[in-house]
Amino acid sequence: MATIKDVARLAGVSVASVSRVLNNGPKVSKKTIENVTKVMNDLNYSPNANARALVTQKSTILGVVIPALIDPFFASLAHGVEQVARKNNRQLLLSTGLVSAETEIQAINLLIERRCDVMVVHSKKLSDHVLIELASKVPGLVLIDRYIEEIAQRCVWLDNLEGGKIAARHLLALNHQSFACISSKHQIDDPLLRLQGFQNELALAGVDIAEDLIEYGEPTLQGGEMATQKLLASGKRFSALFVYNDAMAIGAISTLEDNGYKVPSDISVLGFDDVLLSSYSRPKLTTLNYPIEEMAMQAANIGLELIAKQVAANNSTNYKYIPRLVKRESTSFKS
Amino acid sequence: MATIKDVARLAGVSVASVSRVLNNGPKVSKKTIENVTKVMNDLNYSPNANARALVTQKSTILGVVIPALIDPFFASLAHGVEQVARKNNRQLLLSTGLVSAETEIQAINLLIERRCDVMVVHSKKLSDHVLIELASKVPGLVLIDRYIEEIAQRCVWLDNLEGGKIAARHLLALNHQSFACISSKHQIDDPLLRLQGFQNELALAGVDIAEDLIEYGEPTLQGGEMATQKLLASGKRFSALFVYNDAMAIGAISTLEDNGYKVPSDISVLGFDDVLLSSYSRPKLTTLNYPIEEMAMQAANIGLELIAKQVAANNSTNYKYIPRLVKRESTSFKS
DNA sequence: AAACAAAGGGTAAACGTTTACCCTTTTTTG
DNA sequence: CAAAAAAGGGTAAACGTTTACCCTTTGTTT
Repeated sequence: MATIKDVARLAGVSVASVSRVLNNGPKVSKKTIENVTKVMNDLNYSPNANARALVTQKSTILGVVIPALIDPFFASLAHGVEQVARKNNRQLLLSTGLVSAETEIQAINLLIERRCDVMVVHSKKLSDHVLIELASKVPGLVLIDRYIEEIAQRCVWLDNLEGGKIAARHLLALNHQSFACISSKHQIDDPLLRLQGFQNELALAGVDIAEDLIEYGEPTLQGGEMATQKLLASGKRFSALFVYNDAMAIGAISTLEDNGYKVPSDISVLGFDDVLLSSYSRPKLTTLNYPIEEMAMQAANIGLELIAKQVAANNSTNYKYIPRLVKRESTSFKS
Repeated sequence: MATIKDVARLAGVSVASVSRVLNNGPKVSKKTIENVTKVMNDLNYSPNANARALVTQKSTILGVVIPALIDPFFASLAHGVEQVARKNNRQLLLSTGLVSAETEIQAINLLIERRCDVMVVHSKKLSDHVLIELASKVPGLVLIDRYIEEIAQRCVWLDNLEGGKIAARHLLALNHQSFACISSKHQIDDPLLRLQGFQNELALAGVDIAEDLIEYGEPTLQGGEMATQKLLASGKRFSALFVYNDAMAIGAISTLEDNGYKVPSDISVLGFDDVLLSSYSRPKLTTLNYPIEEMAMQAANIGLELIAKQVAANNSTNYKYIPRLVKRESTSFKS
């Protein structure tokens, strides 16, 4: 593969001049530009990005650390970052396969080895302490879906607690009085907070949820179906169901209807996330919008800013997002 | 950031030894390994991947060129490649934003600048000629969802024509006699071939489709809804509907039910792709499975093999995939 | 005990760029 | 027209690695 030296030789100039042409640098005449450009085309020259990165000590990549692309939620996240990357002439380098603290740190380390200076990281397993340390090393590291007080200016997150409250208020406003809940059995904060917010707000209205009307399952369609079966098996009645995410909510609706309940006339179902799925279901799902793509774009932009002005983001800006209720067809007034 | 020289100095050895430790090379004693490893940890040393790539002339990245991650179909594709990448200690470098021949070639060129030697490319706009040329330059380039005879050993593709035929056979077997079709208005081969296969197979059974029972729309939920409205507006009756993809099919079902038709008892609806959505819809969608993730893995593996054994894949292996009918609930016997 | 092999490790070139510094030629200025 | 400035371009060091080649020390063989 042709190098800058080959181009220089054939064009009869020094490598410095070729480099200048390549970078639209100063000190190069129109004639030289034309000449060199022609030779570049003839040789099919392609500058070596690795060599460039080495000497300039700059990166043209933007890192993303997520569990896996197959989950539409994370695909949206990556898509958000990708848009910002493209706008800034950077390329997406993806590190995935997060299953443990170990794999999470590995994923980040791979980006560091590439000298990637900006990265959007979704980490659930790494400790606050490790992430703070990492953040001090990588100036453009931004956390998404996580809040750590010490590095608050570098956290873009959703207020899950408030999400639960919004859900409760919506259902209460629809005159519901008996509630059930399906949560995720995964050991992360999100489901806990959503549930807690929901219960807190209900408590304010003097309502509480029976022990056996809270079920846990895998955060998937099947998980939702199974949890709903357990809920029905309890024999207890409820007119409103708040579910951890949309996939589970759709599973719940499916099981409810299979058991003769109409949604929303018999039972209202409220999801969370507002992924693509939710507007495809029948009835269309009422849910809480998690603006992950927008958040991801914000996170990427913060990372870019952080490295632009060497200074750490000083302002006490808060990158907290509040989920927004999206009313569709799966909830209705309790008759 | 600490370099190999810093490590060498502090460990009291040469950079060569450090490099050997780093690469589990030969000619290094147990004692040196321990010593150097300790210093590496102390300094928080991270080898520079760019420098490594430069000197070894090897890449540890695997490129993917797709339109955008937001489409679950392409997210699945990327996910397939990613799994292979991880298994081979490579990282995914994503090039997206394909809207024209120009952006497609740009995306590929960015990967080439990184000296990425293996890439899975989804290109619909670039000409055969350009892609053949590119393939000759990048030994590990593999095309996905496209077939070009001259580089057949480097094309992993789905037989859309056969897909259309399978669709027709299924519906005929269910005793249907009057058909409608919704296709995509996008100017690529896939919709044309699917439709053609469908019509060809119907023709064999002596059936053909009325002109105004073939509609075109955007390949989205809304596109499917609108196309269905036009179909109904024709006033012509049909008992089976073959739709370009699952998103449109779900839109179609939605519109049909809104107009008082039951799916599948009044009208059977058959989708294509078998994306996640299809099992979430009510009724669950009968569709043709497009094993894109598996295909992507295959493509990535082929790319890896191509560069492993310098020799071009000689065998006349054919990487053609046939979609598989997935019977769910949206099609049934015509009563 | 001499000869040799094996093991461990160092030196320096090479990978393909960018850029600070220097030099020459041309143009501008008074 | 001399002096100064501007424009154009070249030289070589530097970025952080890997690795071929060489050297020394130690152990093994006869």
